[in-house]
Amino acid sequence: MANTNGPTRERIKEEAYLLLQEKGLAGLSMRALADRLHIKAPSLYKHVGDKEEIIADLQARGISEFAAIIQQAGKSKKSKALAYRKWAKENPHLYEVTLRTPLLRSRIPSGLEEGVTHMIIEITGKDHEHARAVWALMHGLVDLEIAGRFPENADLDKTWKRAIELIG
Amino acid sequence: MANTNGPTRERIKEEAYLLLQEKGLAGLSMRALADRLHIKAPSLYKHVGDKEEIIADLQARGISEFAAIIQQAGKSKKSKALAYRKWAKENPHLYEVTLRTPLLRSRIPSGLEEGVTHMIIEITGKDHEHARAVWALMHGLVDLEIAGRFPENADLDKTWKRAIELIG
DNA sequence: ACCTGAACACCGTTCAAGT
DNA sequence: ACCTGAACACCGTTCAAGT
Repeated sequence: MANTNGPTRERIKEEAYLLLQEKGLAGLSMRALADRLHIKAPSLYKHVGDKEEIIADLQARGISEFAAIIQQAGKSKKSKALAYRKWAKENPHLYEVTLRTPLLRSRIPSGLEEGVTHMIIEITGKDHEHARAVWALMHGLVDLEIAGRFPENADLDKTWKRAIELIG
Repeated sequence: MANTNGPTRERIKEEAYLLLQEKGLAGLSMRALADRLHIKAPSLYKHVGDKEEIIADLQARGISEFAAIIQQAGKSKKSKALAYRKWAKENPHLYEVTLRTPLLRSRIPSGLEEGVTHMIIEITGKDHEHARAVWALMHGLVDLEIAGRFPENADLDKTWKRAIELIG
C-alpha cells in the first residue's frame, strides 16, 4: 500500500473544487482528480457514487457562495447587481458548473434552491415573475459576457448601468 | 471501394445538422457522423479540417435562422420577443450550439454577427447598450428555461409578459 | 483523390483480484 | 475496507498503407 489513509469523501470534493478552479470544467476528469489524490480513478468509486455526485456538490457550493455574496453586498439593487457580476467574473468555472450546467436537483440539499429564489424575490421587492425577469437579465448579461459574445469594443459597464435602470 | 462517390463537404455539414437535431450536441461525434455517411471517422478529415469547422458551420446556420425568424415576426417588440422564445424552444439543440457554445468568430462568415447586432439595435430603437440589455434579458430567459432552471410551477408566460413590459 | 485499420491520448465506469 | 490493473464502450485526431 502506498498510503496508510485514503482520501475521505470531503477531501475528494475539496480537491475537485480546487481542480475546477485551476483547470475549468473540461479539466475536471475523474482521472485527473484521482491523480491529485495519489490514487487511481477506479478507487474514487469507493468514496463517491459517480461524477454527478461531485458536480452536484460543486453546484451546491456555488449556490451557497452566490447567496452569501449577494447578501453581503450593499442594500441597493445596483450594489447587488454589480456584486453578481463581480462574483461571476471572478469565479467563471464555478459559475459554469452552477448556472450553465443542468441543475442536479435531486442531488443537492433540499431547500437550497428555494432559499435563493426567496432571497431574490425579497431583493427585487415584487412578485415571482418580476424576480425571475430580473434574474434572467443578470444571468443573460453574465452568460453573454463570459462566453465572449459581446463585441470586443462593447462598453459593458455602460450596458450594466442601463440594465440596472431597466429593473429600477 | 464501397461507394463510388464519397460525401461532399456540403453533404457532411447537412448530415451534421440532422444529427444535431436528432441527438443533440452531445450526440454529435465525428464517429457517429461518419456512420451516417457510411464512411469511417478518419475519412471525414479529407473533407473538413476538424470538428470545429462543423460547429462553426452550425453556428452560422443558427445565426442566419435566428435573424430570419426575428425579421419575419410581427413588428412589435412583443412579437419579436415571443418569436425568439418560440424559435429557441423549437430548436433547443441549435440554440445550444449557436448561443451556449463559445462563438468561433474566426470561422464564421464575416459580417454575420454584426448584421444581427445591427438588426437588434434597429428593433429596440435605441443605442447599443439598450440593445445589449434587451438581448441579455431574452437570452437569460431562454437559457434558464431550457436548462430547467425555473421551478416547475413557474408561470413562464407571465414571466415573459413582465419581461417585455420591462423593455417596453 | 479518397478511404481504411491501427494507433495515440483521452473519457466515465465496472469488476475480478489482491491486500 | 480499500486499492489496483485490465477491460469496456466511448472521444478527436494522425498516419502509413492501400486502391
